[in-house]
Amino acid sequence: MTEKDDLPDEMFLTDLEQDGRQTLSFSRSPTVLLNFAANRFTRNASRHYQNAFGIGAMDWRMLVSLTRDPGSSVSHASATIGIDKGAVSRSLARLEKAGLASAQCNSPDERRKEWFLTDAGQQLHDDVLVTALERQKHLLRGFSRQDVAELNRLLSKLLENLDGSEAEN
Amino acid sequence: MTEKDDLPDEMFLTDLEQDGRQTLSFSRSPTVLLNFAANRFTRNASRHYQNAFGIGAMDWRMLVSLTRDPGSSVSHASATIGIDKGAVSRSLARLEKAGLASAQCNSPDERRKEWFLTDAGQQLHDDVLVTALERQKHLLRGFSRQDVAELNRLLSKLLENLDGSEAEN
DNA sequence: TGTGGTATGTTGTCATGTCAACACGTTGGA
DNA sequence: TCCAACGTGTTGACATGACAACATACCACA
Repeated sequence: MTEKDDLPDEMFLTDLEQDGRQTLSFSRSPTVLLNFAANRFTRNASRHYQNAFGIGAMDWRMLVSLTRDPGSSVSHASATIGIDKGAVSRSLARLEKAGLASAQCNSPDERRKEWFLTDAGQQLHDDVLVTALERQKHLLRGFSRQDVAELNRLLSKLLENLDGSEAEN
Repeated sequence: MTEKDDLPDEMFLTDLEQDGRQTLSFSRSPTVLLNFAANRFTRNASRHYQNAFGIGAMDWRMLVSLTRDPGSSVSHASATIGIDKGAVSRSLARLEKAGLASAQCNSPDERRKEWFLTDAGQQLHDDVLVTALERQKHLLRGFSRQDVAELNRLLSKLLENLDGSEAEN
């Protein structure tokens, strides 16, 4: 256990006025703020994408993933983007059904499929990218470049700790 | 629209090696990192709380809310903690069923209920708080106090922008 | 006194992405 | 050659918390 693992409880607590007890401060607990911000943004974005493009945030992320790594398998995409393979599998099924992705079996391992975007999938990717960038910039109104870089650094550190949790459990 | 609303697209994009096209960089997009971190933490925590205490993360947040604001209505709790009133209503129903919260109708407005934790609810709150603090500190391994304060500041800013979105849409 | 608008709370529906179980193919060692 | 362990992909179950619709109570104004 690292020596820094000793942030004081006090910084996350708020005092109750009447009886000296304490409880969690939502405004000073990153986990609560994180959850609220993420949920509110993604569900909002997902609904918008569904209405405008017919796919949700999860499928949008798969479009991005296959744009970067054409020919990915479920396992590879799952490992690369850090999303559970069950969810990846389901998303690819939806994209295939919608004519946005297709699978090839080129491997000696007949279990393995390689996934590629169709032309329609690539076009949709380009269309959604414009909106996704706008929405993200809108979310980041009032942020400087340093703020964004710092936010990315802190969130990446959290993700490392979440991955590391598995190793320590 | 503020002048700062002009972070360049480039900072969120990554180039594709083969054909000069671009797509979203997951590692440089706060919205993606945010979502991954939040989901991974909360679902993990929720599952742990369910196993250890019989309530999920949502109900845990309601225990905190009623500890701070005994006598809250659904509407008030919803406004205070920023969670949709439907979810609040359902959570309170679960807590009531589990004997952890109870409602009183003290208002001239007979629609309105005031919610309080029972003794069992307060005890459970105290029990979960210990674990919640441990889990949050574990998540924040390697973070300095300044890091935590900065993360809270940036996440709060995001939440403000999300609230502001509604006003601007 | 009646009515339209608002408020309170409940319930339905939904996407996300986790964990788990399962079926089946692959691999390496006995 | 056989088999245990592992890998790949699929499917089930689930909690979260959003948006929406609804039922009913309340309020202010004509």
